[in-house]
Amino acid sequence: MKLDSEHLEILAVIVEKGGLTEGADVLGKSQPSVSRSMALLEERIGLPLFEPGRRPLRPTELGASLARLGAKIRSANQEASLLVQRFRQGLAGRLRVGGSPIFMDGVVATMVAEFQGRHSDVQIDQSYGYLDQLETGLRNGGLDVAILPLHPAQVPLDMEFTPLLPGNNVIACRAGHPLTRRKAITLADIEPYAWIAPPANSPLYRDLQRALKSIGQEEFRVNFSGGTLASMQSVLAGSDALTVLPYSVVFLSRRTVPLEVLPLKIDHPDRQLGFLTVTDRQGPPAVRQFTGFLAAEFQRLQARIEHEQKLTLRRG
Amino acid sequence: MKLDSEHLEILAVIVEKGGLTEGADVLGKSQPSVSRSMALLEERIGLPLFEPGRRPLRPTELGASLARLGAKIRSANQEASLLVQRFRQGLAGRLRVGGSPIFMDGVVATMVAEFQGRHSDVQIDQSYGYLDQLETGLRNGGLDVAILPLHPAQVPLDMEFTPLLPGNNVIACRAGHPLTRRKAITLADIEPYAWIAPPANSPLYRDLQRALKSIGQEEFRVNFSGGTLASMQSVLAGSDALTVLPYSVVFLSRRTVPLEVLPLKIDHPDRQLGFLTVTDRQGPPAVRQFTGFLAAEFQRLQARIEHEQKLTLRRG
DNA sequence: GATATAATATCGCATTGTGTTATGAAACTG
DNA sequence: CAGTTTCATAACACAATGCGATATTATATC
Repeated sequence: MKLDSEHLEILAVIVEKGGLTEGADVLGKSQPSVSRSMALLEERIGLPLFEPGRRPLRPTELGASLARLGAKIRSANQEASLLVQRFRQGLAGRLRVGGSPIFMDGVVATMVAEFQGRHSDVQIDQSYGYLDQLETGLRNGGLDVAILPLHPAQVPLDMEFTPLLPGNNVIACRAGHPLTRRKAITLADIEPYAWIAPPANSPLYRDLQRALKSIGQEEFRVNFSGGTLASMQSVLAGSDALTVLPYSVVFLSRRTVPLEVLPLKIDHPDRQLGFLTVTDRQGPPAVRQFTGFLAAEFQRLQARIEHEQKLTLRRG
Repeated sequence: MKLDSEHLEILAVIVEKGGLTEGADVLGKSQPSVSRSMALLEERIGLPLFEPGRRPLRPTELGASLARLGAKIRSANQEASLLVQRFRQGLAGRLRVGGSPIFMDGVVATMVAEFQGRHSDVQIDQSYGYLDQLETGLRNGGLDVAILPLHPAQVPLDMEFTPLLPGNNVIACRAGHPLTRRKAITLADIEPYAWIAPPANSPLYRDLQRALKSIGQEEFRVNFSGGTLASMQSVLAGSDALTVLPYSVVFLSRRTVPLEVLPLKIDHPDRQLGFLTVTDRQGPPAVRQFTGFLAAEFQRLQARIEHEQKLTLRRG
């Protein structure tokens, strides 16, 4: 025999509040309504839930025991309501975020901690990929947001792209690298040094090729490739090798890894770092929270970058 | 916003069983019914509970979380059903039993342990009193059963009395008492010994008076009175004093206290030990269990007593 | 990629449960 | 023994739930 959970919850409130009338008030129902609910429950159980002929209704032993279970049910139900609320506001749930590896590791990941500090119940599943994979991921629902550098013309028709930062690349080396002591750097200066290359199929690798071509260096020697940002940083810091990285990545990396940017103008790819979502699919509400958060955070980052650049210019 | 606990329970089953159809089976409902319930829940929440366009229905993150809470609710509900069942069968609950002190301590209490071994969830509240108090206790609902020696004419009109044992009293003393060595005992033999008296307002005290009067001894010396059975037993075992007790009490006490019965015929009060309940009020179902148990247990006790008496006669 | 199959959604209709207000009965209070 | 409080009942509207029949749509199979 299945009891009605609603009835048990009502019973719990009545017992807790010490009376049917007050219980009805707390429940936001009319007194006759809860009275009838209890009558129904009693009828089904076939045993009295309340001592007969007591005016502030007092539960029998059975009534009190069932009330305890009703309270359990009630608290679970309330927890469910809260969960839904937080979900609605994007304060709970799971978020599947994909993006280009270097950028995710170097910039986005540093912001995730902060985001989770504010929205502790949002679980973030991070994955890596380039445009093609991210696009299909978004389409088949395997991803909620993609974060990557993109040219306006590359944005698929069914998707929306929100730029966050210019995709400026720079040539980076370890702090204290011989080249950093020079005021101006020529092609001949950098020619002897080996390069750390991002994965060969990554846009960043093509950026590297293009950048070097733009300053006239068609050939370059690669002494490390295929690693994630963490590896690149280690090799970079421990050798005199050079690499190409988004400026934002270098900027944030410097908090933990001693890197410097070579004062050498290279071609910037005409791309913006930003996030990509499917138009007309809002996904879990946490997406809005997260993208909103990212937008604000990147604005702060850009401001910090510009501030620093001003200082550098003044000094330089 | 209050969610429907029933909906959450359904959700839990669907998620657990991995599909709506199977879930409906387990719940004993039709597939359309649970489908609509889920549609309603989703509509109220305003967020998808299941991944869209997946045929064996798969829950979203929110759906899975809510299902966990639904499972909680479901288990509490099932526990409630079980509780009701056990209550119905008298296997759970609380029982308020009152009775005359000596008899409760000496006989009934030894049976309570056994009863609780079989019906572990029945809590027994024992209290002491004589006819008047027990009667009012039964009437105002403070007691479920009373156990006491009663004359048929004393049974109140609105109550029912079920006899369990004849209320035979005997004169008891410690084992090894000087009187036990005699074959026949006369009034003169017992005259020197002091008496342990039950509380002055107890029927047993009046029995003592009557018994001694019946064998011709109008006066008697009391050296201990007012104690419960435990005290009486201690004094009895540690001295040469005598007392009057129901035979059943002496019989059971001998398992732990070395007592003997003096072979002296005394007047038996015309009373039966038994239990008293209010007619037309069945009280908690555990009452039936308990009274039924007592009846069986007393039958066994009586058989043991009769067996012993046969042995004694044969030996004597 | 057409087709078969299984899983889910929707429809129409009867039944049950829930909510309300109005009102009666019973128990507590002073 | 009033007056008050507390609960039960009646009558009605409406929402939810039950069902079978049937349409729709992923997935599996060839």
